[in-house]
This record gives sequence, C-alpha cells and structure tokens, in this order.
Amino acid sequence: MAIQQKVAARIKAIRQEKGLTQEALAWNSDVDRTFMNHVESGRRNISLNSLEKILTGLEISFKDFFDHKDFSKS
Amino acid sequence: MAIQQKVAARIKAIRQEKGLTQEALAWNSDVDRTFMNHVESGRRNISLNSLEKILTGLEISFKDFFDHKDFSKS
DNA sequence: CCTGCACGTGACTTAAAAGCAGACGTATTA
DNA sequence: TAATACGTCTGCTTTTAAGTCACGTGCAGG
Repeated sequence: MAIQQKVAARIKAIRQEKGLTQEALAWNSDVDRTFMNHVESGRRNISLNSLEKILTGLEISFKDFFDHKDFSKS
Repeated sequence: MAIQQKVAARIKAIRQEKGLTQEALAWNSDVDRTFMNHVESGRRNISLNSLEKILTGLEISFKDFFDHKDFSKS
C-alpha cells in the first residue's frame, strides 16, 4: 500500500470520527471540495503544505496523525 | 516555523546522526543531490512521495519521523 | 598550488498538483 | 415530486513541485 492510500484512509477515518462531511472538512482546511475528494480516494500525491492544511482542518498534529500502525516500519 | 522548515531540520538531524553526507542520502533516497540540499534548506514544499523516498533513505518510518516535539500540537 | 569532497545557490524545463466549474447517482426528507 | 445532502467524477486552466544544470565556496591532503 502506497503512502498516498495510507494517508487517504487515515484522513477519511478521522474525518468520519469527527462526523464531518468532505465538504465541511474542505471548508475547514481551506481547500477545494473536489480536491478533498481526490485526496481521500488516494489519487493525489499531496505536498506538505496541503497536508498541513488538511491536518489543521482535522484539528490533529502531524505527530498524532502519523501515530498509527499503518505508518510504522513496514 | 513552517512545516517545510521543521521537516528540513528533522531530516538534517537524522542524516547527521547516521553520519551520512547529503550526497550519500540522496543516493539512498533515489533523488538528486541538489534536490536533497534544497529540501534540507527548507526551500522546497515536497510531496508525500518525495518525503517517502527520503525517509526510506534515512531508514525511518513516517511514525518515527514525526514522533518529535516539533510536530506536536503547536 | 591543485585536486577532490561536501555543501550551497539560482535558474531553467516539464511534469504534475492545485484550483475551479459543472454534472451525475443515490438516499433521505418535506 | 421536489429539494437537500453527500460522494464521485470530468475537463479545463493556473500554479508549483520535480528534476537537473552550471557555478561558487570552503576545506583538507598530496
């Protein structure tokens, strides 16, 4: 599983935990609604800045975001 | 401090801990030496794929890479 | 002095991300 | 039936990252 898909899945999981829609998260993250959808479907190789925006929207730190088994040593 | 600079500093610190030169790390990461230098100087907003290459070169997981105070809640 | 090594920088091309408008299917609810 | 919400997708333009180059600096050893 590529990094994009892992990030996509993690974002989706956290978003759903918080009961947000893609559109609401996109708004909180200051990104486009369709961009958010592409990211969550693992079809975008996003930059650090974009990821930072989304993590801000999710109200989670980089540390906590990557503190998950999917991001441990393969 | 922007995310780019934090990532840059963390990469540099880990590289030096491992006693690698920028060129050696670039080689291990399958990126250009000058690209590596640009990243370490915090002047590039790299993508997840590029970061993954570099973390592979550093032999560190995403989880461990971001497990550092700089990446905790502001 | 000269050579090799490590690092730093600005500029450039080209691939791809970012951003935007619009549309569709489904499910739910008035 | 109509309206709303949600996720998904396409096509297009603009912006930017990726990748590379030529060059410069400082330093240590021969």
